[in-house]
Amino acid sequence: MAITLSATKLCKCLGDDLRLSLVCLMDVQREICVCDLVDALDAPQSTISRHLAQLRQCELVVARRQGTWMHYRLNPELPEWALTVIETLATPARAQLGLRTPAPVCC
Amino acid sequence: MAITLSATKLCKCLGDDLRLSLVCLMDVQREICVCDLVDALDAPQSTISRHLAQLRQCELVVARRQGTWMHYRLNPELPEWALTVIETLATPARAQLGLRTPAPVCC
DNA sequence: CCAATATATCCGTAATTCCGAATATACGAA
DNA sequence: TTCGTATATTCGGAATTACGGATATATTGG
Repeated sequence: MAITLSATKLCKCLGDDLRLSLVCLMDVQREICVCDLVDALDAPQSTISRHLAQLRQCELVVARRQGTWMHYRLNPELPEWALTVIETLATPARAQLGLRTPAPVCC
Repeated sequence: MAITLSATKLCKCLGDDLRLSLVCLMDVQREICVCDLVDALDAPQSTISRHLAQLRQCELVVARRQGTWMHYRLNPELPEWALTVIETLATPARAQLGLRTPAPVCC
């Protein structure tokens, strides 16, 4: 089950403020739960959950359930080049999106 | 006239097969003219021109006129991170998109 | 089983993006 | 000026994507 991630698909995933924010937050914090994502980004829960589902479907991220909480993190099996892209974008993206690193409240 | 290119905007530009192909071709060949792009990618001229316009508007590429021909190349003033992203994507993208490096016919 | 919390999915609508034929423009040559 | 080539723009419709309230599902604790 090698990851089938095309360059185009990766870019599509990252080409949206909300999804890019999600990915950046996962890049900083190794793992982060949905409540913290909802808390950090100013968007309704259903919207965030929908974008997370999309990132999951593209295999960009993986989720782990712990009780009621879901913890998301970047897919550890991402190809090198994808990780490089994400990490290269992280810094300018955080500036652009005004991401405050959230304190892990819950979990 | 610093380039105002956000991470999101870059990803949006690269998140389309045709535009990613265009950028990859410009990454290989320092400069390439529209007829070669039309020749290399199997798409109507108006479609290619429209995407080129979009890349221009995002300041990802610049054009130089030489007679009737237009030569496109990556904007030399792109920020480091943008160049890194493009070059990181280039190899997997070329494989994904089946880009044959075109022989410079015209120009 | 019931209630509460966390998260996911549905679904109708709005917004955005894409397409390509037709048309317009720019330039060089005659 | 007129023609031919190269490229750009227009525009209406198709396709895709995004939104978020309402609702469903999952899990824990009582």
